[in-house]
Amino acid sequence: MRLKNLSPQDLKPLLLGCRHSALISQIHAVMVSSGLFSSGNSNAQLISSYGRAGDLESAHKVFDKISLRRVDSWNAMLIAYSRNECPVEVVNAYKQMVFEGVKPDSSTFTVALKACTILQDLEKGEVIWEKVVECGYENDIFVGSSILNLYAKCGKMDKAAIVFEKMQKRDTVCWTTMITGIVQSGKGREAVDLYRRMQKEGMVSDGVVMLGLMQACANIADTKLGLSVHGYMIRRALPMDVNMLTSLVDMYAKNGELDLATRVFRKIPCRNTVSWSALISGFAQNGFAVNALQLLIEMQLSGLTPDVASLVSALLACSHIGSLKLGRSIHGYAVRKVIMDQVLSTAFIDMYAKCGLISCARALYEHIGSKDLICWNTIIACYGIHGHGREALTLFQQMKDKIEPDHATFAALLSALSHSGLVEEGRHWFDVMVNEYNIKPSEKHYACLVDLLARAGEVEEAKDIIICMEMKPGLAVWVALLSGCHKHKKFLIGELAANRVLELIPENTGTLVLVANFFAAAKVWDKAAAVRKVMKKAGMKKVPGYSAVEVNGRLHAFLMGDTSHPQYEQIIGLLCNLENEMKAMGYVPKTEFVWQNLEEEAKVKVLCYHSERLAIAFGLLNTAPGTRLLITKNLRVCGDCHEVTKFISVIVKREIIVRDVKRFHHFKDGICSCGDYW
DNA sequence: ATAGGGTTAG
Repeated sequence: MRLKNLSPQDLKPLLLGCRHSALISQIHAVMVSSGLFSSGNSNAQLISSYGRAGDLESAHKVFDKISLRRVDSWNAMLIAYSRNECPVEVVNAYKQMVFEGVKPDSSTFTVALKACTILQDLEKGEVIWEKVVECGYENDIFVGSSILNLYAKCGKMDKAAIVFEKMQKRDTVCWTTMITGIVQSGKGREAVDLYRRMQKEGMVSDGVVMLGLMQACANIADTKLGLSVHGYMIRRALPMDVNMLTSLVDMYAKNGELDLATRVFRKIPCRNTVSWSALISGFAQNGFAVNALQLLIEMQLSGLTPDVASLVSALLACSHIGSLKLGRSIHGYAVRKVIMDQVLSTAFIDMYAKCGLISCARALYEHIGSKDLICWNTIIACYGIHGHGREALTLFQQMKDKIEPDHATFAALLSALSHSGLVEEGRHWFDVMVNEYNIKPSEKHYACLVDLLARAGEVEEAKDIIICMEMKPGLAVWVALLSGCHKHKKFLIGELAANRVLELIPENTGTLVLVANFFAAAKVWDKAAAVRKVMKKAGMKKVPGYSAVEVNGRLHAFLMGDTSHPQYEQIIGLLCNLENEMKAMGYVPKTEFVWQNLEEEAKVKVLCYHSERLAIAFGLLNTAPGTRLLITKNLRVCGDCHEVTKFISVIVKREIIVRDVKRFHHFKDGICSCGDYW
C-alpha cells in the first residue's frame, strides 16, 4: 500500500507505532502535502515519534518550525530529550519554556524532575518544585513520585518523607519509591515498616516493590522475612524474570544462605553478568574465596565476559586468601578487556596490599588521576595494616587538603596509628576528628583509641575514655582494654574489663579464650576455670587455626598440628633442623603462648606445630631459594611464632610475610616491619 | 479528546 493513498485518520496510528526515522519522514512529507498540518497537535506527534526513533535532529527541526509553541509541543520535545538520555537539554528546554511564558503541566514537571534526578541536581529540582506548587500540581501523583525519587536519589529521605506524608493520594509507585529510597539509605528495618503500612492501606504489591523489600531483607540480614517474600512472590505468581531471581540470589547470598542462593541461581534460565556477580560476591564476602574464583571461571566458560562488578568481587576473594597469582591474572585480564574505573582500581590497590605488595598498591594508587574518598581510605588502611603508621599519616595530611575525610578515614587512620604505637598522634587526631571535622565518634573509633592507648600501656586513660563514652560501651572497646591489660599485666583494670566482657556474652571463642588467659595470668584461677567451663558447656570449639601459603599458584592450607599432609615428614624434619639452628642463635621457646595446661616439654611441641610454621616450612621446601613467601593466617600470630619467623628469615635468607587476621608482619634479615609492636 | 510522564537487580 502506498502512503499517499492513506487517509489522515490512518496516518496517525501509523506514526504512533513507528520507530524508524526514514518512515516517519515519509509520513511527515505526506502530511505536509495533504495539508494536515494546520490541524492541532500533529507537530507534537511528529516530535514524539522522531524522539522515539532516536532522531533528535529531525525532532528539533519540527519543533523549530512551530510558530506558536504550546505545552504539548514543549512536552513532546522534553520527552524526546529525556528518552535519548539528554537531561541537560531537558532542563534547558524547561527553563526556556518557562521563560517564554508557557505554563507547564503535569508531564512537563515529571520529565523535568526526572532530569534533575539523573543530574543529582537537588537545587534545580527544588526550584522546579516551587513552580509545581505555583501551578497547582503538588497533588499530582506522577509529579509527586518524581519529587520523591529526586529526594531519594539525593539522599534526602527526611525531605521525601515530608512530601510523602502530605500527599493526598498515593499509588504503588509512590510507596515503592519511598520504600526503595529508605532501603538504599541503609534503613532496612524502616523500609519493612513502611511496607507493612502500605499493605494495611490495601495497596497491591507488584514485582518492583518486592525488589525493594528483598534489598531490605539483605540489609537487615533477615532470612526469615526473605523467605516469606520469596514465598509471597510464588503464591501471587508474580513474573519471575532475571532481575527478580537475581535479587533473590543477592538477598540469600548477603544473608550467608549460600545454598539457597546457589539453588535459585541454578534455576535462572538466562543468567547475565549481574546474576553471576551477585553469587560471586556472596561467596567472596562470606569468606569462600575459592568458590568465588571458581564461579568466575565458570562464568567465563558459560560465554559471559566478567565486567567491573564481577571482577571486584573476585578481587575481594583474592585479597581474602592472599592469592597474588590469581589477583595478578585478573589484573592482566582487566587491563586487556575492561575499562578500569575508580572502583576497580581501588579493588586492585586493596588486593596488592593484602597480598603483601604494598609497593605495587602504591604504584597503582599513584596512577589514578582523581582519587575519590574510598580510594584514599583504602590506601591509608593499607599502610595501616602493614604497620606503616607514619606513611598513613602523611597520606592523610595530603588527603585532607583535597577532599573531606569521613568516619571511615579516621577509623583507618586511628587503627594505623595504633598498630605503629603512635600514641601522641592518635590522641591528637581523635580530637581533631571530633572538634574540627565534627564527626561523632562511633564505637569503632573508640575501640581504636582504646586499643591505641591500652596497647601502649596507658590503661588508666583508656578506661577513663570508655567510662566517658556517650553511648553504652560495647564488646569491642572492653576487649581492646582487656587485651592491653593482658599484655601489660595490669590486673586491676583488666579484671574490670574482663567482667564487662563476660556480661556482654561474647560469642567469639577467641574473646573467651582471651578472658580465660587473662584470669589465668592474673592467677584468678576460679574465674579462669569458670570461663573454660562455660565454653565447654556451650559446646564452643576453638576456631581451628589455619595458615595458607601459595606455591606455584596453588593455595596450600595447614591446620594446627596437621599430620595429614603428604610432605608431613619433610616439613617436621625441616622445622626440627631450623629449631636446632635457632637455639644455637639464642632462641628460647616462649611457652607462655600456650594456653593449654600441659607439661613444659609438651608446650614446646604444641608451639612447633602451629599452622604458620607448617606453612612456612612447606613454602621453603617447594619454592626456589630466595623466593618471598606470603602466609595468610585466620587468627593472630602468636608471640613465639613471631620470634621464630624472625630467626628463620635470617637462616634461610628469605623475606617472609605473614598476614594475620589484623595486620601484616614483614620479616626480613631477622627484623619484623612491626618492630615487635602489635 | 488521548497518550504520556514517575518506581526496577551485582
